[in-house]
Amino acid sequence: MAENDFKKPRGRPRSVSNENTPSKALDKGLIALRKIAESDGVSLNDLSLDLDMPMATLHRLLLTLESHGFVRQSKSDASWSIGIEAFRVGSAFPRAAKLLNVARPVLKELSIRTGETANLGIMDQAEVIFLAQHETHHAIRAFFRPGSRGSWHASGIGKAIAAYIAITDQKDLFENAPFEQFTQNTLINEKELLDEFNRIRAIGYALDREERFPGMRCIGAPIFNSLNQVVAGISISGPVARMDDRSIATLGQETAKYGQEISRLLGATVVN
Amino acid sequence: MAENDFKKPRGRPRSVSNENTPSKALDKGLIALRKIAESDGVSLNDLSLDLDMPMATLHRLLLTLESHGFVRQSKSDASWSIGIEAFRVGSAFPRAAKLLNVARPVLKELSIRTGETANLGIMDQAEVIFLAQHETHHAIRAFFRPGSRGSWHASGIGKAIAAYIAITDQKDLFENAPFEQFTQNTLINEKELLDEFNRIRAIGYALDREERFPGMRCIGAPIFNSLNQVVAGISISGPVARMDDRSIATLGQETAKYGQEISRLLGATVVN
DNA sequence: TTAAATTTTCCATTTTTTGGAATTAAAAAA
DNA sequence: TTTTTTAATTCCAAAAAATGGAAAATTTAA
Repeated sequence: MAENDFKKPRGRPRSVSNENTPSKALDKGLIALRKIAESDGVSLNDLSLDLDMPMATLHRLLLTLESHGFVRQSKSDASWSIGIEAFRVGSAFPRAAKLLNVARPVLKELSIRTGETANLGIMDQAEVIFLAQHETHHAIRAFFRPGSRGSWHASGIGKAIAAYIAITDQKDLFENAPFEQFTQNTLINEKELLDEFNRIRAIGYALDREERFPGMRCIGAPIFNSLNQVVAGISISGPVARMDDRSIATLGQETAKYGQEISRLLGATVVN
Repeated sequence: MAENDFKKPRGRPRSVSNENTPSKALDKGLIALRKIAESDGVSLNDLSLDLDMPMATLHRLLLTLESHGFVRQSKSDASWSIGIEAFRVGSAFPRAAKLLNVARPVLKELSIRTGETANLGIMDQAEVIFLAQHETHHAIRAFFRPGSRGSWHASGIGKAIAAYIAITDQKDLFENAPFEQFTQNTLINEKELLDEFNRIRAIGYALDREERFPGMRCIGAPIFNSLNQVVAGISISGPVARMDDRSIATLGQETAKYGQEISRLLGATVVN
C-alpha cells in the first residue's frame, strides 16, 4: 500500500482537486468495456439500456474497442464479450504477475491441507480484489470469481492486510467509516476495527466470523514483499460447520504459516 | 476458431469493408494503454516520443485511463503502469478462464516430466498467444512472457492448432503466405505447411525445428474442447542440445499425451 | 404476409479534442 | 549556492470529432 516515497517526481505537480475525466469519448469506451466484462455475452440493445447510452454512440465505441481486440462480437448472435487484447493488457498488471506465480502452488497446498477454498487477494483503495483461488471438492464451499471485489472491513484478507499497513494508510481506510453492515457480526466502527487489528497482529491471522455472508467463515493472513511491506493476503473460507470454534486455532495457524511461506518466496525477511 | 454458426444475427448486417476506427479519442487511449502494457513503468515523455503523440494529448488520455483504474502513476517517479481494472477486465476473457484453471497443473507436470519449459497458447487470427508457461530450472531454457504473440507458422503450438482446424479456416490462415522466414528452417509456403499438417495429424504432435529461433526446438500438441474443436495448444521448448533427434519421438508422445489429458478434462470425447 | 425486434449506417449540429506554449517544480550542472 | 536542464501539468482558441435521431437492412415471431 504505502509507496514509502519521500521523493517527488520532476515536473509540475498535479493539482489536488482533479476529479474530472478529461477525455469523454475514452471515458465512455472504458465504461462500456467494464460493463461487458461483468456481463459476458451482452447484446448492444441491453448494453444501451443498461448504460443509458444511445445505441448509435455505443456501437461506434464497440467498433473501436473491437478493432483493438478488447472486445469481440459473436458471429451467431451479435453479442459482445471481452477480447484477447484486454486479457493481454491485463496480464501486464505488475502487482499480480510475480505474486500469482509464486502463490499459486502454495494456495493449492493450503486448500488441500485444510480442505477449504483458498484465496489470494490484494488491496486496492478500500477494496479487496481476489486474484486467484483454489477450490475444494466439498459440495458446500466458498466461491469468488477472480477479479471480484469486496469491502476490506468484512473480509479475512482485507482485515489481515489492513492490520499491517502504515498507520497513516489505516487512517485513509477509515475515511468512510462507519461501513456497511452486511450481517449482525460485521464490524463497522473504527474503534472495533482498531481493536481487531491488535488481535490480528497478536495471533498472526484475521478471523471473519460470518461478517460478510451468513454461514461463511474466513481466515486471512498477510503476505509481505522483500521490503517487508504487506502486499497481499491469503485466506481460506468455508461453512461455519467445518470451520467451528474448535478448528479455528489450528486452521488459523496453518493459514498464517502458508502466508509466511509466500512472503519468504517473495524475499521477505521478517514475517509477522 | 470456427464458430460453426449457420445462423445470422438479427439487425442490419455489417458492411464488408469497415477498416476504420470510428472513435478517435478511444482509439488513441487504447493505443496508449497497449503501449504501457508492453513497456511497464514508462514515463509520459518516453510514451509521447514512442507513440508520436503530443504530451498534452497523451496526458489527458492517461488521466482518463487512470480515473477508471486501467493505469496508475507511480508517486515517486510519475511513471505509468497497468492498473488493477485492466487486470479485472482482462480476467473476464472467456476463452482463458476455464482453460487456465484446467491446464495449469498439467502444464507443470509436463514441464517437470520432460525437464523443459512448458507453454499453453491459443490462436487469435493468425497469431499464437501464450497464456501461461511453466519454466524448468535449467540455466538454458526457453522463455515467453504470458500474453506474448508469435506467428502461427513458426511455432509448435501454432502448427499443432492449425493442423486441426476446419479447412475453410486454414484457407484464411494462408491469406498472407508466403510468411516471414525467421530462420533457414522456417516453412513459409502453403504447400510445405499443408504437408506439415498431414505429418502432424499422423503423429499427433507438431515439431518446430529451429523454425523460429536458431538453437530452439519446440514440440506442440492440440487441445480440444467438449465439442471436439481444437481450442488451444500445449508445447515444450528448449535447446537443440537437449531436444535432439533421439529424444524427439519420446518427448513428442509425452507432449501429445498431456494435450489429450487437458482435452479430456475439458470434456472432449475424441482426442487426436 | 406482416409486424416486431435488432443491428448498423447516415449526416447536420453540437460538443469535444487538439497541441503549442506557458507554468511549475525537481534534478543536474556549474 | 545559483543556474540550467529536464519533465509533468495546465491553459485556451482553432479545428476536428462526437452525437444521436432517424432510416436502412435483416432476422424472428405472429
